[in-house]
Amino acid sequence: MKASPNATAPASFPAIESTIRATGARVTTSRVRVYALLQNAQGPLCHREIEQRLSGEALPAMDRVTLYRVLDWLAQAGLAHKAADTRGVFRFSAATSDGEHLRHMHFRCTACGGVFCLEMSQPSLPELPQGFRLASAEFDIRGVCPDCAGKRP
Amino acid sequence: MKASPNATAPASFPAIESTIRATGARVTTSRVRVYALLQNAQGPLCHREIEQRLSGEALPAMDRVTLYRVLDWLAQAGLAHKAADTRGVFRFSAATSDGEHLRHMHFRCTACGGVFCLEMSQPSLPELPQGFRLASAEFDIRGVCPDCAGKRP
DNA sequence: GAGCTTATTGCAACCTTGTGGCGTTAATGA
DNA sequence: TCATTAACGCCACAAGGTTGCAATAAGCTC
Ligand SMILES: [Mn+2]
Ligand SMILES: [Mn+2]
Ligand SMILES: [Zn+2]
Ligand SMILES: [Zn+2]
Repeated sequence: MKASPNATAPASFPAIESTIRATGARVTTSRVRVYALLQNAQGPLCHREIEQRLSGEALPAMDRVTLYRVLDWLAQAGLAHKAADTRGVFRFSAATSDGEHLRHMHFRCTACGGVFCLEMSQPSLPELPQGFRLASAEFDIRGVCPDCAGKRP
Repeated sequence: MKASPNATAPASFPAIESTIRATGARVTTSRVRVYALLQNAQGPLCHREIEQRLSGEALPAMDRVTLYRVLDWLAQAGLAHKAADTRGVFRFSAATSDGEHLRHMHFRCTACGGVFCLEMSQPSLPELPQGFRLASAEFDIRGVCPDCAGKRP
């Protein structure tokens, strides 16, 4: 067992475009860039991290607000997952077609907010009381990641 | 099985005072009020909810910042749990001496951020990869609570 | 490919949650 | 009761996120 990089294949550019087009919405450069970036990421990224990586791309920087909107659009369209990290900051990850992220566990660092995929499948779902509508279940393990543990042992 | 009120007994005022005193820090009215409030709460509360409940208490309202500091102090002292809800807002709950909250599951509403204790014990902990330091594990079930489901079916 | 329509973008202002600094107050111990 | 200093109140500020609206550029029709 180990902390794994996303098992997702790098996903070609045309593939990304057609995935976006399939939702019925417009294929914009912002959407393509961000979705591609999430596909190639090791784990869920926050707005700031994405902004930084985009700024290293030499393409014209996209607006802060546009990035927020693109991310929320991806989530709402079902192409990305959105979830608050331990520090209360939202992180986004590409939603693989097979829903892989929903089936394994995650380690969430309480120091840096980082999320790490663990190659362990989740326990099965329990039944819920009347009136509750299940959306998803996540077994989150909290603690300090190797990186942060190294800085202040 | 049901969504339960906290199984914690209401905890007398002198008991609360002595618990705080036992930490070595000063017993202030702010700390006593907030800790007592958390003890009697049905589930984890956010800053805003706590502020509202305190304002209904006829005692002089405590400052916004003081409340933040009291809450963080309670968490740091081990008397409360602090965790971000689905909307990225921190919620606090009294840490029972037997660590009850750490052993059962929680339902987290993606609409209002509410947290509900479920009377189901958690699956056992897996082992972690090298370098990761475990702090706690939580099996979080996400979805929409009965209240929010009622508002927009 | 040019022109039309309207979904997206960029920008500015604003909101909410949470922090840091500092003088004042009040809990504790003598 | 008095002295010490941890906590508090108040102010300004930071970070993450949202709203409104005019300007831009996808997608469609021709
Ligand atoms: Mn994952
Ligand atoms: Mn925030
Ligand atoms: Zn970390
Ligand atoms: Zn709800």
